[in-house]
Amino acid sequence: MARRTQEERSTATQAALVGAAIDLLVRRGWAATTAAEVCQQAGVTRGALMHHYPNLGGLLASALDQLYDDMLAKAGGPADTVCGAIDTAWTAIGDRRFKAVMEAWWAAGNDPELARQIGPVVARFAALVSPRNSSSKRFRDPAVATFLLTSREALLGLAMGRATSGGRPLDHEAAVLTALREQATALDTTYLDRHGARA
Amino acid sequence: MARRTQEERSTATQAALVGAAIDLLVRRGWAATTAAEVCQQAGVTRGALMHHYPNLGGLLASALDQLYDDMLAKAGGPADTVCGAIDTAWTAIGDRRFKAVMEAWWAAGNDPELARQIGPVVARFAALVSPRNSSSKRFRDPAVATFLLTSREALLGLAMGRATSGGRPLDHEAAVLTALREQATALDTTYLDRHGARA
DNA sequence: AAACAAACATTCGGTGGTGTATGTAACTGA
DNA sequence: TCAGTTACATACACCACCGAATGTTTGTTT
Repeated sequence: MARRTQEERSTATQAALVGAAIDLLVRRGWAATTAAEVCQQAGVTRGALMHHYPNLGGLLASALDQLYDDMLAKAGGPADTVCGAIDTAWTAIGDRRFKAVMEAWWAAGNDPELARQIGPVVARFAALVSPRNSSSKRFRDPAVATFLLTSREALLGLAMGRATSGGRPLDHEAAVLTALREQATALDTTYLDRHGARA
Repeated sequence: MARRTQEERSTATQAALVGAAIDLLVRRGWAATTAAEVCQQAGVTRGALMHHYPNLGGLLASALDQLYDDMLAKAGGPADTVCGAIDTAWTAIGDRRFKAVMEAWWAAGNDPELARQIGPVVARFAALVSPRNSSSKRFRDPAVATFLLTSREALLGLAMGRATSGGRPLDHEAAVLTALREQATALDTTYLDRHGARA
């Protein structure tokens, strides 16, 4: 790469910084995600970071933002079945990179100032994971809505279990997931039985 | 208190330190629970801390240990119904001081050295919250066991929601809890229907 | 009451973190 | 080609935290 344009250089280092930040958040947690560590892993100096971002928090906010976009794209459109909603939520929550979100989430919960900086992107993740973003009629059924909320909490619990176990899934993770999906399919079926005529 | 015995002095400051540590973990999180902060809140100097404990980690481990004992006492014996197991778990997980445990849990997950120091007490909490500590026959039913594991994750999710919202319960917390208890009672009932003859 | 031990308090050096200059190399437009 | 801008790198000042060492008060023992 004898001669690169300025924009190429910029985007390259920014991508390196963002990637290193997410990776560090996932592997070593919030506290270990220091400016020096991120830059070392990205192969740049701290000067580069401060050039592209106002401060470390700015980089992290941007990194989480990009992660959000990526996950939103992978999640696809809003699901129209209960089971689909579970799968969609788990697509995001079960992703190993979701730990970065939880780290930020947790840190922001303890630091109001930080909450102001990364609060918006964290809120977007909360919405992504929430079952609200669906317009399907069957989600208005109170039983369905409550089940989805409960499931969401369970999925978050599983993700937390992974995070506190070095990223390895808990032993019962698969069992819990299949149980949730079974319940979800049951709800989908009974809904069709009751309202199928309309469709 | 003109003249206190040495033991009285010791236990008093240790209690003050332990109380301040838990309170800080709950209110401000792991990172903010620094030796200086704990001592200031406890009304002693850092010298006192270092006198009674090998280091800050030692104090925190001891504090979590005492918290565990207290919660174990409050939890009572192992429950013998599914609904009782839910209630027992929520007695611990729903306690606002449980955030201190989660802070430690989370921090230890990111720091192997810390995990060695506070790993044992964290493991004890994991056991307290797990449905394993019951000898009731009905808990061997696979469906019941899976339900309990799923519920545990959901309860942890709720606790995490609280922690990341400044301690305030989520809007749907009550709905989730009643839903879980309803399911639990249903399981208890069907179990009695099937095996009631034996009792 | 004197000698000792325990319970603190104070001070110190070192480390690791951040953001801020300030210097240098790479690109770009005229 | 050269003047100007952008993209970095280096060096610096500063602050928070920890653990160790040392000093001081308070209780205990004989």
